[in-house]
Amino acid sequence: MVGKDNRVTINDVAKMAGVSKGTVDRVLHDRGEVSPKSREKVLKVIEELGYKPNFYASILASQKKHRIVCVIPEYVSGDFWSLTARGVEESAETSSRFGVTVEVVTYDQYDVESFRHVCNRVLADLPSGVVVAPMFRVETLNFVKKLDASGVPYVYIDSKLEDDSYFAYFGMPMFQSGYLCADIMADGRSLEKILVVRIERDKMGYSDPTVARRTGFMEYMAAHCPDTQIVNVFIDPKSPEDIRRKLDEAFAGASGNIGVVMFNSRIHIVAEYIRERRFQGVRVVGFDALEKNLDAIRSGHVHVLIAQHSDRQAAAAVNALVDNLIHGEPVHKKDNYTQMDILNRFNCDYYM
Amino acid sequence: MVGKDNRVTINDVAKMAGVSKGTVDRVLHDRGEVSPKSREKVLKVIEELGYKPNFYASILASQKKHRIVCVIPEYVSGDFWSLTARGVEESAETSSRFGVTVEVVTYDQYDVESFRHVCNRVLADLPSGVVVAPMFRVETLNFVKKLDASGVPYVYIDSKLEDDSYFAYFGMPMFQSGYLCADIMADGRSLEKILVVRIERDKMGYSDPTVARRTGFMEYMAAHCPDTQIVNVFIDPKSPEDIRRKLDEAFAGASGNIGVVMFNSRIHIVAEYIRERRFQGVRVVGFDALEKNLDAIRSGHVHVLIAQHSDRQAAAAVNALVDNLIHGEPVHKKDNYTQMDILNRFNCDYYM
DNA sequence: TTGAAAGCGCTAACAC
DNA sequence: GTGTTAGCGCTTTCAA
Repeated sequence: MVGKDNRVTINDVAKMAGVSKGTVDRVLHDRGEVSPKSREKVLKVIEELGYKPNFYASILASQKKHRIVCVIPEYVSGDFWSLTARGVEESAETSSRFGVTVEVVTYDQYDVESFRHVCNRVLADLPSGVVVAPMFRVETLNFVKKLDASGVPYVYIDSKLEDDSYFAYFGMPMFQSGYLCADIMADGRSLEKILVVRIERDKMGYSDPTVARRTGFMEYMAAHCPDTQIVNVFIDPKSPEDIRRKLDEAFAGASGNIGVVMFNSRIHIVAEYIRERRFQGVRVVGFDALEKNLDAIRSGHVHVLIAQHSDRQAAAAVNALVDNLIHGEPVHKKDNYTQMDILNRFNCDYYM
Repeated sequence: MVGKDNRVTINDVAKMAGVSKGTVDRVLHDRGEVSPKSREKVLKVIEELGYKPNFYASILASQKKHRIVCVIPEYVSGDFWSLTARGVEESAETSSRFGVTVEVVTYDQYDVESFRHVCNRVLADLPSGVVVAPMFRVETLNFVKKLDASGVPYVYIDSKLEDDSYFAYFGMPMFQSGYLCADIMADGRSLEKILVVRIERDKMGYSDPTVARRTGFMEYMAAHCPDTQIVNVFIDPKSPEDIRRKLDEAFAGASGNIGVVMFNSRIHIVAEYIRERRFQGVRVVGFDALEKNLDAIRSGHVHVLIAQHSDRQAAAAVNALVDNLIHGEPVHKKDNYTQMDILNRFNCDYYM
């Protein structure tokens, strides 16, 4: 059960190089104050011996503390952002072992002012790193510019903006996901029309993070199904009557094959409507593996979901920062596109 | 950048309980030799203070070493088992930091004797834990029985057997994957016949880990497409001529829609044949995201792959053992079914 | 510019 | 039974 240790330690290096641990440590961390010859000797010995610092001894000794803050929209249990929050919690657990605390701060995604407020709070007490889910383009750019100026690394999750000082991005390839969605919706089916159900508020010009997705969808349709009619239906997700009325209206004229799609995570709203109206043969495709959406797959009211592990995304974002803060590791890849998972009733039960 | 530490240490506990660190450590690790009253007091203080041992300090101090061995089939770069091996390597990297070495030993999956040999070697020098991919039913059961008798935990990956002393299992739900595969192959398409391409050697009664998958496939077909003809085609994967001849034969009679499927990871063989023959409109579905298979998706010769992250599976298997060995953590879930990923040309490029 | 030494939180051997 | 103590590999003063 017990093997033997063949790891080389900082002491071995020091001895071999004829210097003290202190000096080795200094060259290891570029703390200057080392004569060129010592430095060189140490470096050579490190190379020769294949010395790898013991990570854990290191954090044990240096009782450095870091704080990472994650700025995401407010959430309630079961909705999209709660998945993200869960991922953050998970990595917070691990990170705390490295002396890194992770803090979640939320804002109202329909209230720019609340976002500004949160940003200011973060800027007032600068953390070591920031994870941000950008919903307001201009304000976010403004925010990250200040972070950048203060040398605080920030990583985007979910969607990213067009600046390029970000440390990393973790999210779905949005355009592609729309393209994929269209294929799943329409391929091999000659649909008469497709209802694109959208949130009323999105009309008001708040930056809509699903816009690229919609673009991908439309491009596919234009290229492959030019005869299918695409109809936008704007609903107020909080008003069942509104939903009923708008959808009734949209369905009214149609006789042939119809598809319904939503580009955010709320396709369960449509599922509920279809269930109520007992419609048959409508093809329903949506995004994200919320519990409600999965239920809709199981009951047959949604056919396919395109999902992503947004919890893992969030965890990966935090971890990337932690690795960088603790170990000075550069990020492996700047843009990390999550895989797009296609879920139907035969595989959805095995999706975490 | 620097926060403050609010972690409670073993010293705090000792002080509060009016005992020494030694005693606290003893109750922490059930090393006996502690009076009931001390134990109780310590336990109470731990509870009150919410003390959590510092994992890394612990490994640093106790220089325990562990060895885990992974028994998997021989592999060459790019094939199925090389993915598994890669996952093992990855977790080996991490585990080495915990004083755990991970060793891969391989056997010829077509030679029982080689498997027996490897098992004996493992048994001769017992490791702390074993990960095994079972290809030979009887011999594996025999092997794990001995491990069990010696108190060595073992975890199955890829497929599992019907004993229940295993510590954990990580793999795809095989039956379900066949069912899913059939749906993807046949749903909404009235196929005249489906060629199930199999490896010649599988006829010889070696235990075939894909049998459950095939069963799932057949059950779906029987239930949903009773009119589709299912034809088994046995090929020698090493002989291009054999493949050509057998498939030519199988395709010869057909006029309508045809599907081709393989239940192991080698659908690229079929893709290559189809490419060569320039067949159009044949529906090809297979398993596993080998580079060759992904290429076949990109070139349009395979339509869908059902994939799993077998590298992550392997890593998870090793990690479960490490957690148990180092931290005494019980396994969270005994049976860990991997998600089944549906890959087509629109999402395959984002699959790691 | 460098070495010595204390100490991070924990383990384990040893003494009482 | 229990306290004491010497490390584990590394960081970080503090002197020299």
